[in-house]
Amino acid sequence: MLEIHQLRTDLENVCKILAKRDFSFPVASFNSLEADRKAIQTYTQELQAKRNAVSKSIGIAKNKGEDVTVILTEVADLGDKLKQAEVQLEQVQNKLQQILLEVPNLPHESVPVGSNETDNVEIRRWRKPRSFDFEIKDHVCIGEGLGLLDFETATKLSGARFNVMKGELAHLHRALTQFMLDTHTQMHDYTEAYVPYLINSESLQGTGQLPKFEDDSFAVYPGGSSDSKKQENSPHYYLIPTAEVPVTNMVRDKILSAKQLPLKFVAHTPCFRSEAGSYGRDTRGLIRQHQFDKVELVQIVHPQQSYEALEQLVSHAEKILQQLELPYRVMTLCTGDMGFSAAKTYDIEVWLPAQNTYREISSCSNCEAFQARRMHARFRNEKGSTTLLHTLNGSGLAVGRTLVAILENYQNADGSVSIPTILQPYMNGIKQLDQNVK
RNA sequence: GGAGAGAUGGCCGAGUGGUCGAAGGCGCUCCCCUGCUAAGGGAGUAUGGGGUUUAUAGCCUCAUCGAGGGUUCGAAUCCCUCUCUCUCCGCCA
Repeated sequence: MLEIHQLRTDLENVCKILAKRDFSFPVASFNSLEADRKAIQTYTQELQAKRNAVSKSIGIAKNKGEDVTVILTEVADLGDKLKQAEVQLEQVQNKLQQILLEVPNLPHESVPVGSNETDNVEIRRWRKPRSFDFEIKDHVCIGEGLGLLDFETATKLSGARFNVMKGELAHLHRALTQFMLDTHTQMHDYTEAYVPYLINSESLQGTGQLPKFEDDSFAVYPGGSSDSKKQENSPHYYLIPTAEVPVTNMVRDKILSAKQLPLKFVAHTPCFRSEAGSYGRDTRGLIRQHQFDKVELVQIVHPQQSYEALEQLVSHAEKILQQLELPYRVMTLCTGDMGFSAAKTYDIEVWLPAQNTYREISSCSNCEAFQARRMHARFRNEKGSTTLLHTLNGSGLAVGRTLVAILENYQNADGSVSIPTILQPYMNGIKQLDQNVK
């Protein structure tokens, strides 16, 4: 959420910046609502002040044993007028809030301007992709060839965009998670967090997934009620689309002390996304699933440190790929490709030989005060006054996609897959997946 | 799911219709006093919004005692609904 004060005083400039990300701010309706709001709010508060004063004087008069009937008739219609004004004020403020909640964050000045992913800017590469002297397979062929990856069964159990992993592939998936958590807690000083997978709508609103992106999420109703009317009114949960939501919302409605900062959390969770808008994309394989695991990094920092923290956060995610010896590149997302809440985002893209391209495996964003403002997440600054925090998040990494990268980059001519050295201790010393492992 | 109890400022805790945004204590901040063993005295110490303003200074003002609604000139206090916490029972990993 943007600061309403900034919209009141600097609207033209804000609109210009928002236009960079193809968002057109509803200037006319905002201005007219603001004018209404100001008039109604001033009027309402005048009435409230009058009511308070009169009520006080009644109290005093009664204490003295004086007659108050005259004063009472004087304020007979005050209550009705006030109630009416308060209702109007609430309506206007709700409408304003509705507008504000759907406005994306302002991109940082260092973000390249562009309209889609082709305008993203590469800033570095690590390792050259390996060259193969045999016909390479994609991760689906490899996994199914080994008998360890089973989409057919998953479809029977749930439907499209789910998977079943078995044996040492499932083990490798678990090993990856373990390795990532260990790296971030031991090398990068993150505190491990275990968090709910079902969350309420306030949490989703806090990080910016609601109200605008409800279609991308899965809602869960207690008791599995099929009565749609009951569903709408009953309290319900959402499956988390990313651990960013529960972890970041831990500081919702809190005032931290400056010496608590920075907070650094790492959490491993499954993530659930309906991806309503992306049917037809990546229909094959593990790349785009309704359920996938992710190790997420979240930092809650002092506003002056957030860009420094972003660089560190990216390097923490990169460290995983470096240790796994997987080639990748780091991209700065352009204004048109950034997520709703982000002021600046780096994507890390891993090399996938079968696709002959780099694919996103981590997205690291500085949301500045955008989420903190929605969440009322603050800290007490040096002067003792409350200030909004800055929040950052990044994948470190998406586990399923990392698995894909390993299968494809570490594949051998005979259909087996070597296990990256760093993971072997997590795999009971197994050095490769082949026809003999189960 | 059943029965009961509760929710007040950073914490503890008073307050059952009227100068209550809220006594008292603890903690914290600043000042004073005292050169001697965790002493004493004083002051301050919630958050958010609006108006005014160059100003996130000052001044004026509104709201908030779990949340929402109601009664009333006036609600922390009365009524209703909900949420959460605790205790006991049931069920359960």
